[in-house]
Amino acid sequence: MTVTFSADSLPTRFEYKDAQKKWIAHWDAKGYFHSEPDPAKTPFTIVIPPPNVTGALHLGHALNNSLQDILIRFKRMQGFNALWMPGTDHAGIATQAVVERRLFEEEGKTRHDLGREKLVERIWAWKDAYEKRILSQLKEMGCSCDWQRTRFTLDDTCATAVRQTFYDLFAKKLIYRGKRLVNWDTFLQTAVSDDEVFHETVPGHFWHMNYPVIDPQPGEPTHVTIATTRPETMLGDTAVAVHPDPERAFQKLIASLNERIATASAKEKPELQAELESITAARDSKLSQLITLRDMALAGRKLLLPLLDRPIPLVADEWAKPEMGSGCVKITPAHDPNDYEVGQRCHLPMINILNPNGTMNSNAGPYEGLKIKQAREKVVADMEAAGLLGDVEDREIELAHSDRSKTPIEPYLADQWFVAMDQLAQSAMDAVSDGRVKIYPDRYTKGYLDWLGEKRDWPVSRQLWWGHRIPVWTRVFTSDDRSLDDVLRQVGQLPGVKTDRTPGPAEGEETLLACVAPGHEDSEEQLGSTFGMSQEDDVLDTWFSSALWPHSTLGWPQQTPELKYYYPTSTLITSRDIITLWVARMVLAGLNNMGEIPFKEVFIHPKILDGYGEGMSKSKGNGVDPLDVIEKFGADALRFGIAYLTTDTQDVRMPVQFECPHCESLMEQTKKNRQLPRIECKKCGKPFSTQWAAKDEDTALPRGAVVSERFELARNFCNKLWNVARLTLINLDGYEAAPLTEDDLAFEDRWFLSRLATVADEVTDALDHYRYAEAARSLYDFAWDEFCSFYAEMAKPRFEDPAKRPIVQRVMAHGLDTLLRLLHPMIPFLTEEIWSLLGQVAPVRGLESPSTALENVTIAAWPVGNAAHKNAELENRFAKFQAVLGAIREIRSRQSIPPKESVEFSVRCDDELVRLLEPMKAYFVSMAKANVIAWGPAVTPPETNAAINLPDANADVYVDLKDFIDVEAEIERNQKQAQRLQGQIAGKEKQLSNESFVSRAPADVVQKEREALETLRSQLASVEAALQKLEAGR
RNA sequence: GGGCGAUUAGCUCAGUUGGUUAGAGCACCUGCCUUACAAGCAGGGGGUCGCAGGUUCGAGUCCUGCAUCGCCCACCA
Repeated sequence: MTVTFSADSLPTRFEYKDAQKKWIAHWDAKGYFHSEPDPAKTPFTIVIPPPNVTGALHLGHALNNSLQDILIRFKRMQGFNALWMPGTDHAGIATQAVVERRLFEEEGKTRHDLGREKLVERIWAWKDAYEKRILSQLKEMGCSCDWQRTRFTLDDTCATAVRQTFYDLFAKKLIYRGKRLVNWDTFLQTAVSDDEVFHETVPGHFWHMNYPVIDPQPGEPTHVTIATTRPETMLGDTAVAVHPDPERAFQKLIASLNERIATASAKEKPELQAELESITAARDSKLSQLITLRDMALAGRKLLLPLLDRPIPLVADEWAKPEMGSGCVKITPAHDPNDYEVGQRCHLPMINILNPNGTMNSNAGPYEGLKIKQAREKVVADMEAAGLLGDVEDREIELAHSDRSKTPIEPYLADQWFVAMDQLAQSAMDAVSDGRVKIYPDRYTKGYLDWLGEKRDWPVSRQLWWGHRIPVWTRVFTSDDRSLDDVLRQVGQLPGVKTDRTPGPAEGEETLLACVAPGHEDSEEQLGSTFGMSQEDDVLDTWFSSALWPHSTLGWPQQTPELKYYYPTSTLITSRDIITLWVARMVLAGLNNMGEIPFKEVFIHPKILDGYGEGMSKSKGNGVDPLDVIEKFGADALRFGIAYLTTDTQDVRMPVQFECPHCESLMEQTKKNRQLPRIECKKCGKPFSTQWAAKDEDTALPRGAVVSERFELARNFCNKLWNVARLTLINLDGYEAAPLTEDDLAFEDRWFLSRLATVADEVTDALDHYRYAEAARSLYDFAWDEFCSFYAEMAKPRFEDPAKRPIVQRVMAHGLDTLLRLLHPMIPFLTEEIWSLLGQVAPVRGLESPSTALENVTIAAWPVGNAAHKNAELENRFAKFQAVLGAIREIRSRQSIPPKESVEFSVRCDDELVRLLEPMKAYFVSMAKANVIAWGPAVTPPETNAAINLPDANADVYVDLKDFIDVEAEIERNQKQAQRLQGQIAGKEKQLSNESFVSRAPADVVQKEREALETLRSQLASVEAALQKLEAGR
């Protein structure tokens, strides 16, 4: 069946909406993205960084996933058995917090009103909705994931992996329970990790308070002064510390300052000098008293904690910095991380004064039941009443806040589970140091190694309901209960159970711990009914399940064929902020569970920032929904735009605009308007709603999309491609496939094929090294400037020539075919659409041995540059033709010659260039409306002409002007040109007269400079000749 | 405080091992609705490459310092 395309049968713009829908369905129906283990092929595997089910995807996800899809499509075309494993993350705290917040806003209820089971049910419903949305967003972007394998970090497969991992670590004693100070979120009543804490400067006070000394001896102070920003914590004080050797401490400090001053820059010096003076002054005024206090501490003297009248010791510990404040510091081990350390060192009791909800508990005595803020006020008032309050300074305080609830964090002593990191971290460091895992760009390696190098134990328990519940059953044994050993022995004999013991909640108590492996429900049942044990309430940190993602998604702990075939995966593509949280933990978990790294390469991509250089986030209101971009520009433009911007050094700055839904005009998004629920269009004055719309009056308005003009380049490019395809298709009428030999090909064909081969290899190399922007730029420049502007333009007249038509049809079809393959990973929909159209008129394509193209470009083979086609010398010669053509066009434009009017031109050049230009005669007509009069070494310029000298081609181009339209313009231009040349000549002469340049620079460089100077001189000569003539004629 | 990165045209960004006159897109100016494309075509103007030193015959590129911006980590009674 023969198909013909005409200008009418194809629209002038690519209709991406229909095409996207069509090809998503087609690819799915064909099962192109499904992968099965196949020993005959080499696997290439990517696991998706699972997006949180907290909400919809934004532009950052679009970037992350576009890059993954470009890579996986590229590898699929290269013949790898490509698997892209999709899925989502349950994102413990984040998701529970979103659902809880809504529950409170919409129904005024807290999670405690609902209970664990009901709340978790609600979160599952939320997850189902957003997972669906996220997966459909990915599909609309064209992501070629193996959807049949979609996983969720909380599904049964992942749950089994989590439990098995926990069980193994428990058995190896790499997981343990202990009391630790945690960052307590009193609003969500949960511990949050350091990573989920942010610091904010808030105005506060610095209270000085006096603690009386019990029975002061002569020569001893009656009070010790301490200072604090959190006075209420004094209720939990169990000591006051003073430095064990204040004299030496001062000495050291002063010595180091002096050292710094000696090497400091002039700017830093005054600052350091001032510091030195203040420290010296502090030493002089405080030292003797500090020594007295130190002696008191060593003598075991005590202070009386005011308000509670509790005797507390004065202790000597280096944490007390003699130069700070009074030199003494109150110690509250249960509510401050540093004090906790002091408490450990000095064996101090730890007094917890807080309830989980942030109110004071019974340890706070008369303050029990008060909220922190109330307790603070009352403590200050009572201290003042007791005459023990000193100065109160205003002070900016860096206060820790929970990232989730935005409320202040309280350090809080709680039972937590930890993963011992020593061995695990070391294994993950080794994997990167010895190159088994490579991180691109390399500069991120240092951060990874530094972080792991600290080997801090990983707190993995969370006081939440949404997550993997810790698979440990516990029972507390009091000190007079002698049955522990017996129970421990019996429990340890249950199948799939490992036991451990740990100090109990109270002094003398002990807790029996029993960890159950997955699939041993009978044992779980027995632990409860027979042994009176109950399961831990806490769930695991979300990253615990994420850490297993590369192997849990492949079925581990079962030894599935998938696991054997696809693991380790090939590349992980992710963002830099989770290198430690996620990447490092995947490496150590993979090594622990599989004995093998999870991936060979990690590519860290840039972040998308808004026009102010700030990261995009929903809370700031500067986020962009990829679907808005897809709607306005098309998925291909989104993807190509992203690739074009993904350089390895720079983040992507992307100013965003609101698009008015009424008049489609764009309004810059500003820090002011990005938080508003409704905005009035500046152009048409009509209001529209934003993502913040909540009130009915706002939500009723049409929504204004948030987009960025930065996708226009890509959208325009796609349209350009569509149109050059349209040109090709329209002219393929009567196409017949046949082998082409070298002799069939014209100069321009060979030039084009040379460029095509070169670009194919450039793109392959760029993609292989994650240089997305470079690949995109190569393709953009080649497609637009060479394929469209030259090869396609030159094909036009040849299509009209029956002798040349079959040849150019074949080369053009082949060129388009290759270009589509190269572009496909970045621009899947448009290339697929054109591919299918091309297949209708030219199903059999290729140069030496044409063959029938596959049905879809998705499964087509990736092009390899044909080395025989590459010819740099030929490309150079073609550039000379381009230069001559360009000169004529420039003169035409300069002289405002109407485009419809023909001109005549001649070229002064050597015979070689004549041989080159002769066959190109017709192109000067079709591409510049210019007819050649003469070319060669002996050409005499036309009487009235405009001229351009082309140094690279060693030629002068003269356009014959019957009448000058603008003599003055021509003179002016020549004068300017002469001036520029004179400047350059002067520069070169100076350089060449520089003895040290001539003698020291490499000979070829000097020679090149000499030649350049000669060229410039001859260029100047011809410009001056032209000028003379022009001026004579005026 | 420690580390990493950035600073090139009005805007957003390229710029290879140091080597002629530093590029692109958008915006701007001139002329064109030329049968693939006005989301286009042909042409043009616009940059002392953040500042100051240094290495070199030669620096946007290498080194040092400074400034500004961003990110990460640590600390802050």
